[in-house]
Amino acid sequence: MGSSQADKAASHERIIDAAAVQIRRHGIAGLSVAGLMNEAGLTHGGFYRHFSSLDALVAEAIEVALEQSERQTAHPAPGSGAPRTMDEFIEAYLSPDHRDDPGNGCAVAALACDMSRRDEGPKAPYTQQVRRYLRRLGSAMPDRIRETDDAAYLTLAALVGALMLARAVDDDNLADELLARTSRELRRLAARG
Amino acid sequence: MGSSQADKAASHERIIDAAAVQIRRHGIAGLSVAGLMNEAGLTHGGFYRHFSSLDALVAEAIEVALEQSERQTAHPAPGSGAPRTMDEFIEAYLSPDHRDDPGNGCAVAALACDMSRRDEGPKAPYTQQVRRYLRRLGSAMPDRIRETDDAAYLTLAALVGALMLARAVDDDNLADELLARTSRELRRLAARG
DNA sequence: TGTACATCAGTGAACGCGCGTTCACTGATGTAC
DNA sequence: TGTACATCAGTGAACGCGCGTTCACTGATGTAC
Repeated sequence: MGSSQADKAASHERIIDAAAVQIRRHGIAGLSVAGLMNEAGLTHGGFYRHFSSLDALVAEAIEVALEQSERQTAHPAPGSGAPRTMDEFIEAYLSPDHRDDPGNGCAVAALACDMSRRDEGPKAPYTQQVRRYLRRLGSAMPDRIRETDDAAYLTLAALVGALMLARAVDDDNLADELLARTSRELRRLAARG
Repeated sequence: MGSSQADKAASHERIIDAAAVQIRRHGIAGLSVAGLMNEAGLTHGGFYRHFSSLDALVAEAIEVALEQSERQTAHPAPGSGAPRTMDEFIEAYLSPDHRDDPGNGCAVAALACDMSRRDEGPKAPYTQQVRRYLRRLGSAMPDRIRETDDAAYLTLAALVGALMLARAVDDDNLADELLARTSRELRRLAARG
């Protein structure tokens, strides 16, 4: 059973993409060689033709997950060429859809606890992404509350916190309220209402 | 090597206390039978005189950790008999000390991601604790912004999010800023400044 | 263009380690008399 | 109060499973001639 170079590249991408989703869905500890290869339609033995170890894949998967969530949240809303407004961004971030699909969502929220328990290595790209969020939120704030960027810090903290709590909680109503009320209050704040 | 009933009770407490700290420090996956027994000054074999399985201990440890963080945050500040003010609570929650000692800190923040990835069982006491926080924050808000409790939801989300981000991030300066700026902005909000 | 050969992606069995769990055993505790 | 005995907390070896990793093998790919 031979494979072309193109096949290998495609396999490689399937493995990493699966890992970038799974790591957000089930955490670093949720990745397994057999599981990922299975999702990529392969058997476990071939894994080491692509990565030197599971840890090496984890490091790559973290970076890919961060890049994906950057791309999803930073750039113009799909369809329209217009950049997202602050309100659109907040509403999308704190939507039930985002809560229910961590695998394709913000990696800063999904990986926060893994990062806090992890050694230094993968923390660097994570930190960079936090900075990017802060910069973006800061520059989207109306001028009159941008004197200090405190509002951007509060907004990021509340976005991440509300999303994580909504995912952690047992009760669907409470989860909905955590999202909706935090969203409303943040938008009110951004509008200085 | 025999042991009295009092010895057993003391051992039991040491095991659970160690677990309640470790689970906040290293997550559910960070608990191991051998590690906990070692911390309690015992050997691994005796574990099953105290708990039917590691999972059973995990469930208990989650509840104990939640109770401990409730006791630490809810009640009067140590020393003084006076109940904490909103500002004191926010400052203590977003202090570098709290960030650097998750093992003895808020379990709602420390366990958020473990909960979101966990089956239903331990989510109930967690959810209950989230509700307690919301109720407490809501009733501590000045009357004029308590019309809706949205501010309480925003505050809890920002507290949890800022703490988790500060722990996850690589850079000490950024971590400090996440805490300080979120804290300042939340207190400003509570004072309706 | 065709042929021989080296490469290497992918397979699946096997290895080895960590860890949860079990078990036979020990000896102080605490109870029955 | 003293003695005999059952209990059971704690010990440490052993078991078994899951999982990361290795390895011999296969056969299509792609290159050399």
